Amino acid sequence: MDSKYNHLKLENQLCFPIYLCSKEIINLYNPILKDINLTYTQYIVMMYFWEYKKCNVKSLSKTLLIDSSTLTPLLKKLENKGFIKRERSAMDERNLDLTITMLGEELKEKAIDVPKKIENCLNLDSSDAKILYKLMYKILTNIVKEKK
Amino acid sequence: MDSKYNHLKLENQLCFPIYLCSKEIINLYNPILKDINLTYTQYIVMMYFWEYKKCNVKSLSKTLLIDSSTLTPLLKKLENKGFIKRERSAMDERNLDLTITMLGEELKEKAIDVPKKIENCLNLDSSDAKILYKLMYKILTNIVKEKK
DNA sequence: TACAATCAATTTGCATACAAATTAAAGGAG
DNA sequence: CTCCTTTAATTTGTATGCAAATTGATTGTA
Repeated sequence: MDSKYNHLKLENQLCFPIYLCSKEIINLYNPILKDINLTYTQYIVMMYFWEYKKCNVKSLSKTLLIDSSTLTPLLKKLENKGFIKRERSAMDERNLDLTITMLGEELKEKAIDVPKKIENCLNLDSSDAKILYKLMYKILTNIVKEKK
Repeated sequence: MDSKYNHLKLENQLCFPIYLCSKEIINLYNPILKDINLTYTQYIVMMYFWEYKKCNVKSLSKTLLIDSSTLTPLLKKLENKGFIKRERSAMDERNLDLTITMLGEELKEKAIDVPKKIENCLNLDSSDAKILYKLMYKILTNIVKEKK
């Protein structure tokens, strides 16, 4: 049966399974990350610091596409856990200098098995993974372009 | 440069862009849905009601993969807006019978252009969309299987 | 140099999202 | 019939996530 409401059927939604996948994947991560005292979003932020060592709220927000009003409390939590340092920039006191600490660096070692554990749960072969990776960035590029 | 930390680099993450896509897509939906007084999650739930008319919290939670403790307050909001009715089942008072109202049915008409608007923003050709759809359900199937 | 405009970060308010505990009802073994 | 277990929904507590307003610092301009 074809009706004008077909586009509103759950089984015809593309975004719904993307939304579900995202949630379910985060639900896979969280118990694993709990062992190293991180949530999923905190893990993403720490991956940034493991790679680049330092930044400020503005640039972090731009790179990770996480709103600064989400980052502010999250960064305070990471500071409380001792993984990063937060201090006002001397150059421009509007900016907040963020730096990884020794403890934060050490955490990287504990996180080393996380990606493999998740990979096992997703159970995608490498060709599917590659296709999916490209499609996700294609969508992201389209959306971010629209925003401007 | 190949190191044991390569798997922890942001650019090598597959789940991160999925998480970003999900968020950015919801950010596309919300301003559009605001016109018909819904949030994205409420829209998903209403799509269920538009198709199936009635259910209870348990079955809704199982079908949509949304936790019942998320649904309880959300369903109360939909009831306050007049889109659904909530009442204890006479057969088994543990269950809550959920039914769509006339106003809820009428909302379907107002939602009819939503899918097209989103489609335009995603800007995926139909072959990419089909591939992505299948990949999402493949992952979901894998994850849900693991949970048992 | 005053001062309006801009900017970075934060705060506020609201809506998920989920684990864990709780409540109330139904089911089942003795 | 009684008590123990299970079940459905709710509540509680914590963590995002984002729009909108606010704060404090800097910049541009008359």
